[in-house]
Amino acid sequence: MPENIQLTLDGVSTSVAAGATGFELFQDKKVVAQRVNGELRDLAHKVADNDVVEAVAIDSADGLGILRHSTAHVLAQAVQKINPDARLGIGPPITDGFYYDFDVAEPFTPELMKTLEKEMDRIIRSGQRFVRRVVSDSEAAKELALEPNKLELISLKSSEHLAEGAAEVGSGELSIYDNVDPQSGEVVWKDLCRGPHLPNTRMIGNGFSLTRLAAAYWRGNEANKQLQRIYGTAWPSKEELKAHLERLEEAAKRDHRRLGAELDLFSFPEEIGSGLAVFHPKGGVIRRVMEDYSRAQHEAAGYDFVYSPHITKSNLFETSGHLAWYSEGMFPPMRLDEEVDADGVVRKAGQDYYLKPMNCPFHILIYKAQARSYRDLPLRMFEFGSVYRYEKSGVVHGLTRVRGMTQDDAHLFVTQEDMEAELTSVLNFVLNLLRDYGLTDFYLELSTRDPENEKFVGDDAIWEAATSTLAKVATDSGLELVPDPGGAAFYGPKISVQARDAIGRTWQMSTIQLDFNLPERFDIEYAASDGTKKRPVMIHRALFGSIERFFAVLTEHYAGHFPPWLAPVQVVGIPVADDFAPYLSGVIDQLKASGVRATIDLSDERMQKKIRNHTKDKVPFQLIAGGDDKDAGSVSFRYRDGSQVNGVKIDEAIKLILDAITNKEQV
RNA sequence: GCCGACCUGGCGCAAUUGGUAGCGCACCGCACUUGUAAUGCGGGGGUUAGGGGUUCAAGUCCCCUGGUCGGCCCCA
Repeated sequence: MPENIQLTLDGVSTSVAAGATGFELFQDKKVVAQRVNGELRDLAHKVADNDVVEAVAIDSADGLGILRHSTAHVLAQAVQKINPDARLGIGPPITDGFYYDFDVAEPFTPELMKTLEKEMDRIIRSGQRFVRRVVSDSEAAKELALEPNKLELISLKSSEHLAEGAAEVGSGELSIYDNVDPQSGEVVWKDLCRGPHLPNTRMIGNGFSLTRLAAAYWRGNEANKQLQRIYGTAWPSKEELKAHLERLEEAAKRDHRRLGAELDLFSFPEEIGSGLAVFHPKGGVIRRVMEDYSRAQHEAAGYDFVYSPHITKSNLFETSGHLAWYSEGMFPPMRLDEEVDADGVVRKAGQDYYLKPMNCPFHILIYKAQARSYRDLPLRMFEFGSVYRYEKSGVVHGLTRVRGMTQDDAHLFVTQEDMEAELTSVLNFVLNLLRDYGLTDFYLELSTRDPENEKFVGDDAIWEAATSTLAKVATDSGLELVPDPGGAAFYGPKISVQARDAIGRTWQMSTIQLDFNLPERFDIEYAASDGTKKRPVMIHRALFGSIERFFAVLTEHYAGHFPPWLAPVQVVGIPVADDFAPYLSGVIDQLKASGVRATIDLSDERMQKKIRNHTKDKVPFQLIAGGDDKDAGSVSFRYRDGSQVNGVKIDEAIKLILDAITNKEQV
């Protein structure tokens, strides 16, 4: 046996003693694991000749995952210490943290969280070692006889269907991690786990916190029992934990539900019902400006404006297939015109009317209103269409998940030959419009069909053509393209535009979706140049998704600091004293005459208080004028961030404001 | 829909072991007239989400309904 082996260690060829582990290879305390030939391993793992080994630091993406995974184990140990009857579910790391699921008789209480944190802290301080041990299926089954969920995972190990639980059993050999007390050498706890883990619990330190309690279905299936889930977060240091909590606070400040109330933009009166919003005057201004601009752009891009009612007889949604496929997402029908005699016998059958969950069938009927020729195509129908969806009570969420919403919905009818050109122009149209609203950081997702799955309708040739066209269009855009294989709807492939907001969160915005199903179901066609009848391709396209949702995204993106062109109040005048009100009113009147949403604050508050009020209202331009400005024929600007530009000549000030509005600048 | 928490004047919050509701902001009035984030004084406003129950007594305890929040499932 050779005394030394050759390694590639962090890219450098090195010779080390045979049987060396990561503990010998890495002196840096930040290294908590190693990547050996591409696989994450514990530091205790022995490297072999010719291995390629890299350090995994605790503050790397992999290192943070390991830290959080180990913290989840400590949580589970703490839970079982306090409640030995708690049975384990799964406990993986997630973005910024981890969770662990438990099967317990009584749900956890918020008070218990503090107790658990204390117990976790005790475990962490005791410096238990995480020791990996490979076991056979039968050994594991024997050792974990008291953990039925783990046994289920073991039995599923070889199955194709194991989505969740991969962190526990992985795909290869099974392993159990023993938590070993360093004083006594005793195994104090153990868990089925693929690993890797930190060398010991002490490395978790004090940068962890339990964050929330929730229920979760076992293996993510609604038909299964519900487990109690505890979420937590873990960071290499207390400071990083604090920074993380501050980021959450920043996100909470941007929450559109909070800003909607603070800025008096919209509300959800309980009297109306869950998920049904009303827009107040200030929110109404923003929404109207958003819509008006969208209309103007659509008009310039060759869209026709159409309108359709909110309700329809059931046969329309029978033809479209919505009632067969999505009826549980629709409001129940209204039965009209039914006549029943005294004995309850129906004398005259009624009609079921439904609130519409989608606009497309209506637009198809408009298409069908006349015989179409290839000369009519592409036909682009656009509507701000109000739709109603019966969202489950637990999922409604501010303006992002509602039961009544308005889609900026368009349906494009094109020949197959024109499909590529149309898709290219519609993608560019969508991206440019989103940029005008201030979102600039995008990536695309291409959802394609799973050839194995038979749910997809339409023949192979058109799927192939459409998918390659979408892929080409997406690639040509130069944006990052994320494939989503199997993610297509049954009726066609789609591109969705994902936008990153000011604090890096991504939102699914626009979708461009091909549909091979509805043209078939409604039997729409056009006369081709050779006189034959052909089926047009149909493209669904929503840009905002829904106006309500887009409104929410913009509110959070701007943190309520809407750029002047969208701001409900663009300019407020603040005279230093009443004597200067007439002078400043003259300026405000000029702005109003130019179409600017400007007011003057003539209340008898002190000017400092007025500045405070309008800063809190996030008015982009505060114009202040006193004796100095009056004498000089100028005004002074104060902006939302507290900065000021004093003594700006009136003409210049007006031009500056108008330019900012026209150019959609942020100030 | 499921699990848990919660719902007090427009908004944010208080109310000892159950003993018939307070504060700040906002609002209204009066005074003050001030150069870049809160002038002072006074006033009005709540059958504690709605309904039912326990109790001598319920904002506090129990049940039902509605709504909100955090998750799960879902999101055409």
